[in-house]
Formats: sequence, C-alpha cells, structure tokens
Amino acid sequence: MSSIQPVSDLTAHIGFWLRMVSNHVSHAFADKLADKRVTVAEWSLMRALYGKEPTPPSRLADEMGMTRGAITKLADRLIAKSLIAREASARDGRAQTLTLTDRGSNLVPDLAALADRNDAEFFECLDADERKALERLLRSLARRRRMTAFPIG
Amino acid sequence: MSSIQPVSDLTAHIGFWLRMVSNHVSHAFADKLADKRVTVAEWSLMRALYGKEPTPPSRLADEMGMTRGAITKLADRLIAKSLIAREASARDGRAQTLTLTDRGSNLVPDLAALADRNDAEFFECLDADERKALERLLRSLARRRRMTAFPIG
DNA sequence: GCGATTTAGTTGACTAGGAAATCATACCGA
DNA sequence: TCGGTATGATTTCCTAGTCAACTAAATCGC
Repeated sequence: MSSIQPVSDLTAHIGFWLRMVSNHVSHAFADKLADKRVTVAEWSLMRALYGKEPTPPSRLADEMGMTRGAITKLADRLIAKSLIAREASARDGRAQTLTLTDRGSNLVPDLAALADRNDAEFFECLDADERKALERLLRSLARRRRMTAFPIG
Repeated sequence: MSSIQPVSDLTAHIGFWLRMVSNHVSHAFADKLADKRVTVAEWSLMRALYGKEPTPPSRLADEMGMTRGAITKLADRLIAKSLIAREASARDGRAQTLTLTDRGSNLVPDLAALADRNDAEFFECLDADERKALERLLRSLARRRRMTAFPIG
C-alpha cells in the first residue's frame, strides 16, 4: 500500500535555492544586528520611520507586511528600548503615531551601514555582472508578480 | 542632535529582493499545503523521510537546519496526524528513529506534486533562459558560501 | 443628532521555533 | 568495572509572529 514512487528532488526547485540563500543572508544580517541589540524586524521598523513624519502603526503594518497586532508589540519593544516613541494623534482620537527618538534616529545610519556591509559581503562571491543579473531577475519577478509589502515574515 | 543623514535605500540591496521573492514563494506554497492540512516544515520532514530507512531525529535536524528540540515537536505533531511514527532504536537505548506511516508515505507524492506546481507557477513569468540563469546564480551562491542545511527557518 | 457601522489600535490565545537545562544511556580510561 | 564524560532526545522557558475578540472613537444614514 505504500509503494515508493519517484518524486522530484527538492533541489530541482528554484524556490528551494531561493529560500536557502535568502535564509542565509537574513541570518548573517541578524547576527550583525544582534551586536547592536536590535532584531531585523526592529531595524525594519526603524528604517521605515527614518526621516519621516510621525507615522500611524497601520501604515507601517501595510508597508512591512505584518499585522497591526504585530506592529503594536514590535513598537512596544522599541519603546522599551527608547528607540521610538508613541503619541496620540491630535486629529483622530483612535489613532496613534510612531516616531524615532533622537537615540533611535542616531542609530539608524549605523544599522544602515551594517545592512550595506552585509549585502556587499554576502554577494561579493559573485562578480559585478552576476550581481546585476541576479538583482534584475529578482526585481523582475517582484514586479511581474506584483509584490508590494516589505519582506519581513 | 538627530540630523537626518542620507542612508542607503533598502531596495538597493539584493538581499532585500531575495527575501521579498523568497517569502512570496514560500507563502504561496504554504497556502497550497494548507489545503492538505500540512505545514511547510511538516512537508519538509516527510520529504526527508520518504523512501529512506528509519532515521534518527538528530540526522533530520542536521539536514533541515533545525534544532533537535524543534524536530521533537515537529515529529510530535506529525505523529498526532498519524503521518509518521517514532520507534526506539534496538542498538542504542538513547536513540529514536522516525519513519513515515503508510498514510504519510502515500501523501508524499501528492505534496511533491504541489511543490512542483508551486515552483512552476511562480516562476512561469520568467522565460526558460531567465529561470536557468536564476537557478544557476542561486546554486552558485549556495556552493561558494558553502550552504549545507536545508532551508526551513 | 442619534443609532448602526466602520475603523484604529490593543489584547489574549495560540503556533512555531531557538537556547539551555535535564534525563538516560553509551563509551572511555584508569 | 566503575566513575567521568559525551551523546541522543526531550522538556522548559522565552521570543515573535498570527488570528480573532475587544475597546474606543469616528462617520454615515436617516
């Protein structure tokens, strides 16, 4: 009853390699951020706030592809670290806005430098043409499949 | 004290696009698997067991890039669904082995077909040459950076 | 201008994984 | 052969998300 039929090799799928490489890049970045006591999600939220007007959590949720509940908790953690602040909106009694504190704002360029370095280091084993080709293919996929939300999950 | 310096755009990083696309592929696959009441991690473990001798959890942990604790719990869930079975090793009193049940074994080809379909559908917006190029670049990265563990996390 | 509905945000229950402590068994060395 | 150490697996505690229920405020329709 359980005859073993040949099934396709996992490594035959582009998605397999995509996930493999993506996980490694993210992990390498997470390690770098850990030195600064920041997670990837925290960095992502801070980056989204950098140089912007006070922003409602709902907007961040959309941009980051997370639920509002997740943003609430993520914001709580960043507030506990004094990296962002939450304020009630003047116009809408339901609404809140989030902004970077001075401390948070000062940290963003450092973290951005880590992000730059991580990307450069990880992909340096490809030559410039290969990197261009890879980026072009990925951007093309993202556009053709109409991907919008930022990739956190 | 918090002057806004220009920091590089997130979308300038290849890693950004990689994560974006990878998350979308995985999500699409998770949706397909959900119809069969199986998660991606569960599929991955079942696939690793398919057509193999009874396998110790430690080996699966290495292959799948997860901790042993995670495999224990994942296995518990699959056992609860009667898709795999756990047996004590005869030779080593500490060791366990996992195998697919008949039910699990019969399900694998169906799930493999979903995996094939997911990959085909997702990347069909690229032409054959582009797909080849993308796969080549990803494999090349994985090899040059010596990635071994299967990509689950 | 007031009740019904919608919207913004938070909270609680749950899921899934990692890290470290723990337990049992195996192995190694004097 | 027995004490110390190493190893396989599980368990516990913690983190970080989702989903759904909930609260409060705004808006819409009559």
